Amino acid sequence: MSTRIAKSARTMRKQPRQARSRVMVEAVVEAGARVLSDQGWVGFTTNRVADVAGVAIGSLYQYFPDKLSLVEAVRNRHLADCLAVLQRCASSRAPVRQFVDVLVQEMAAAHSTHPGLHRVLLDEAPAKQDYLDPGSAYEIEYLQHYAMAIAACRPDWDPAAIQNAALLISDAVDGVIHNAARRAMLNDPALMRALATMIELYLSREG
Amino acid sequence: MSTRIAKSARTMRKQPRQARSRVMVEAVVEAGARVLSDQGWVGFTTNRVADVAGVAIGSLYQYFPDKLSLVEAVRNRHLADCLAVLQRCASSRAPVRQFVDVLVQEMAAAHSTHPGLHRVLLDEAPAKQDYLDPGSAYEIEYLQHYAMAIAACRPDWDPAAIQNAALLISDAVDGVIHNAARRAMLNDPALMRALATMIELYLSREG
Amino acid sequence: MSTRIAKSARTMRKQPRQARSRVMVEAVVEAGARVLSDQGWVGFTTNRVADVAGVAIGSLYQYFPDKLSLVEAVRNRHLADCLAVLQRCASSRAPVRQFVDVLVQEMAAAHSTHPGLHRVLLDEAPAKQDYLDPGSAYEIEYLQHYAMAIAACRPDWDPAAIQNAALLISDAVDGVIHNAARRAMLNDPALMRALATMIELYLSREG
Amino acid sequence: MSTRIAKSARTMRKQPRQARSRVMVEAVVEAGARVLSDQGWVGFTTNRVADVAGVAIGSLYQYFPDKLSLVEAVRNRHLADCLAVLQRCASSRAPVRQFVDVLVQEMAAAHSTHPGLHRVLLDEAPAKQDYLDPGSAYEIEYLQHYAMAIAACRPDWDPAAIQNAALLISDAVDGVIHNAARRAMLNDPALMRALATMIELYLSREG
DNA sequence: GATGAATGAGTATTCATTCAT
DNA sequence: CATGAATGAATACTCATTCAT
Repeated sequence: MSTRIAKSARTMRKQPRQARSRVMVEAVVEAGARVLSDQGWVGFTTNRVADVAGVAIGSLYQYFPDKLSLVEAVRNRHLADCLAVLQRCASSRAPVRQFVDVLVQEMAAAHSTHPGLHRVLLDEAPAKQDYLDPGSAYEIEYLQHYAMAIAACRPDWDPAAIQNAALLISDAVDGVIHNAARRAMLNDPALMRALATMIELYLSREG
Repeated sequence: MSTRIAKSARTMRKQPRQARSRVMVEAVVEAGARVLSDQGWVGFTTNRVADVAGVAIGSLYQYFPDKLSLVEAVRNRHLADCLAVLQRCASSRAPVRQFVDVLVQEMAAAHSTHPGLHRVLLDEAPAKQDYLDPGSAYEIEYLQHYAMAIAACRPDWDPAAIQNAALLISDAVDGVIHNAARRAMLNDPALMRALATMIELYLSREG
Repeated sequence: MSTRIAKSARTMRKQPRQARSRVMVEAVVEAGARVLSDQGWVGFTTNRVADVAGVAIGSLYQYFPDKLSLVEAVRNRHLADCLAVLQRCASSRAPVRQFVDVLVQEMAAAHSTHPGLHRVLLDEAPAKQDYLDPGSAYEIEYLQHYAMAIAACRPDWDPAAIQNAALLISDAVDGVIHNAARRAMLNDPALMRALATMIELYLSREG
Repeated sequence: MSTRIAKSARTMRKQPRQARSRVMVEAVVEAGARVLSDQGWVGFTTNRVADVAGVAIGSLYQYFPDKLSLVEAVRNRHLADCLAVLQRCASSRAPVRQFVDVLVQEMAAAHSTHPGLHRVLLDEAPAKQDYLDPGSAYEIEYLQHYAMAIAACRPDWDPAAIQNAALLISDAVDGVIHNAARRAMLNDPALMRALATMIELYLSREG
């Protein structure tokens, strides 16, 4: 909660008070996600986002001090979605097979509204000081949740192995899902099945 | 061959005949790869590439009609490198374990001179009409080679399974390697080992 | 008087009738003076003035039809202050030396609350049609008072000489004082003394 | 000489090599001076300057990295003009009367091509870190030359008195001349005469 | 052929002003 | 009446591309 507010403080010029403005901010963030996903970072111009959101450019800048804080808002929203998926997986205390099935299916779902978004956020969207820093807040939190989810179904592994697996699996899932998104194959059951199998095999192996 | 020529026709304004010109074109493509890898698509300006290559901007445009055809040239060169790796793997007629080890290791190596290049080419470099096209010449050829390499070590699988595995493995390897590049972890033996293990498990499974 | 009303008509959207309104208008004008003095014409934005005054931007526009009429109001207030100084000097029927001492000292004082204001009003605040007009109401009144003050201590000079001296002295005083303000030297006694001496010498000379 | 180059290095993106470009840079600086003088800092937009200079906006930015360095160039040119006047006055080893006559006349002349320029440069043009700093390079050099010129005709004064007089006279002359420029009275002989007289009286006085 | 000066459409951002609440 | 959200024209600056030398 307090985190939420702190983040907003750095991100937003002012809090939208009236209902009208809250709707507007929501529309802008949604438009931002769509544009980012569809056109990539190059096509992500503030004027285009405002256009797509159906608001004037000035209105956008009344809530977001600059382009980057708009991206930050989109990022935060997307991060929340992903973490929710991971939390559902982790809490299910299910055997590996079931855990992986849920993971793959829900991740695919979470990426199907804005297929390119995750990738753009990770790869293209700049880059402040921490481009080479594996510890950007975004990634740290993401990986932590992955680790927790893995720990839930392999409580016998030691922490290093879990960290390693978190890295491996999150990147593999990301790679497959984002390329599937690029190829409009997110709904291909064979591919998703294969992905689940691969991960399951890895998580089920004898250390 | 014929493909090569056809591409060139679309790509290059004129064939460099003299040695001097060939050297210049080579320098420009190399500079393009470096800039693309180091600065991403946003930093990839024709003037900067010309600067890095040490040629005049006018000279660049003598051989490349526009920015996109320069990218195409870089892409083709990188593609050739990757295909070479796959060919070496495929021809080795080795058991799965060895095949996978070579694949991971050489892929990591192929990405370490220009760590960001592959990703930028695939994700950022525009997109035009074929963004959702799973059949861009680039990818088709890439996947075909993957499929051939897999077929070499699992001759018992049927073509559909092989296609599927090609997709899965190429995307997973890409995902892990490009994120490793982003995190400067291409040399982390544990991660590379884990990647190899995961793929090996998948390719070794009973269909 | 009639001048006053005519100006107001051009300047204010409506007369503030209630006490609350008059307070608000006063606050806005004061804030305008401060912002103008501190940030110059470039920093003089209506939203900032409203902020500093602690009123809503909409309220500001209830009394001032546009930015320029707000400036006009600030100008009028500052003019009144300056004229008061001159009137005190003129009425003192003192010998030259004393007249000049009072003039320099009080002018310096009048400029020390908002050191940059006078300059900004004269030089930066726009300009429109009367930029080259030596007869803007503001200046005419200013110079008239200067002339009257000079006439009071040199009744022997003819009107042309007095007009000339008014121009010379007002501009010289302005120049020295506003540059002193810029250099935070308004309190430098040596400089103020020198200024007084120079003017005294001029006013004491044999025509 | 080396100063010239050092300044240019901080100011200009690249040195104009070909004749064509030297002409262009010259035109831009001249246009900058005109716009600054005529429209003040608010009207000084890079696009307008480019327009007035008759060049494309992009061309302007090929030589000046930003707006401020263009101002710097204009400033340097104007400074050189003023210093030239002062140097002529200082070297003339003439009695006070003649020195002052030359000073006033030449200063008026130097300000008549771009009447508002000097004021805008001093008062409006920003202001980097040194707005309240009486020691901006520009002003220091300006005042030094004034002091030297005064020292030439009053070798009997002590340094402090000369510094003081330099401040007083430069500001008074500036004030009168820039207001005269504003009123299109730079050619009024009575006013210029009066200014000369006032300064002469001050410089001729018994310390 | 090679060069690099010139071009201008396009991008992020501000700010005077209006008007629905 | 007071409020402050919304507007969009205007501004500084970039970069792909051309063409005179």
